[in-house]
Amino acid sequence: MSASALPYRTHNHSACIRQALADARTLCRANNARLTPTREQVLELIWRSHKALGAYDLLAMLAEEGHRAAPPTVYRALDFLQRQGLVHRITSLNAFLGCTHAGEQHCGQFLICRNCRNVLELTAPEVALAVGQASADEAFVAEDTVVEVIGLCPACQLSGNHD
Amino acid sequence: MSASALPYRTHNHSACIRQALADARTLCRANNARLTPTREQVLELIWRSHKALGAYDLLAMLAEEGHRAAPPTVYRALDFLQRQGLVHRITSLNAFLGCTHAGEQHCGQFLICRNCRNVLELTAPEVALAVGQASADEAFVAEDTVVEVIGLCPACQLSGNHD
DNA sequence: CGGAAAAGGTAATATTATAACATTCAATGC
DNA sequence: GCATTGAATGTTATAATATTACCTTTTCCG
Repeated sequence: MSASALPYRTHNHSACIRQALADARTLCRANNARLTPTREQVLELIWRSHKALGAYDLLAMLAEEGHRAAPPTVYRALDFLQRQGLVHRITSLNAFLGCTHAGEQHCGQFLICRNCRNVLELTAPEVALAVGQASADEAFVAEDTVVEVIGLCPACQLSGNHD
Repeated sequence: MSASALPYRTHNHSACIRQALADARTLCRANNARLTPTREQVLELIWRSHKALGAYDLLAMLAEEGHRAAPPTVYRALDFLQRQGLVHRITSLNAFLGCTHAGEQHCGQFLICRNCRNVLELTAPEVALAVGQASADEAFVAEDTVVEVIGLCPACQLSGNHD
């Protein structure tokens, strides 16, 4: 069996979705936050894949499900989900991704495949440490850190249909 | 004398600008790239400060100088300057910054002050290494890395007019 | 129940970026 | 010199992303 991270290999993805939604419900209950139908629906759509989706992609998916929403609806749901730590914004893509470490205190790093668009979230302590140290060396107080790596995932290195 | 990096303390900024333009001319000549008046003007505007400027900010500054340009003019100049390694795009701000390491092969990290908006570019090898290692651990081939830290610069930690 | 706060609906618009096509400029060979 | 050609720029329109403002509905809680 391959040691690849989930997004990079075929797997029972409906389990990912179920797990993510279950975690979200638990987390929101614990935080007294309301995971309303709209918010849950947006989260479910985000979890349909391991790719980052744009707000307007989500809007279109909502429309397909019969939920005719306007942009603020989606952005508000995304704001909520981000505040709860259930979703990350991938700034270099203007897109959103389900968080794989919901509830844990973390500041993720993202490996973005430019071919298949799948995104893997890491929480490598060495990276956080190195960034923290470099900031401290400049007497800079870091509050939030964006680390996004663009490249090719293991699967796409082999498959060859890219460059 | 403070050991702070340039953007964080008062300094003879016109020297920064002169240096940046001189470097740009040298670099473009070496690369057989044409630093046209428009491109040079955009670069000069970017170097008016150590803050990252949006494309439409630059457009407005061009207009003030009597150069009535449309968006593509600015974006094309910025594309050129980025290709020459003279300008960086700060993805979390949708804005552009003069490169302080023009000509050197590098992948910068950026410390963005959320109060004064000044941006310091670092090229900390430990950060690059840590990110490279974390990527390699996932068999991911990194091609480009975005590292942007939002926080408070040394000056703004003291001045108190923020939060 | 009733008031307050939170969430969602709706319309308009702001901000950032690009597409498509016409025109001008500048380097090169003849 | 001058025609050719590719690069650069101008121009118009529009795409893609995100927010503001205001109003209605729902939920919470006393």
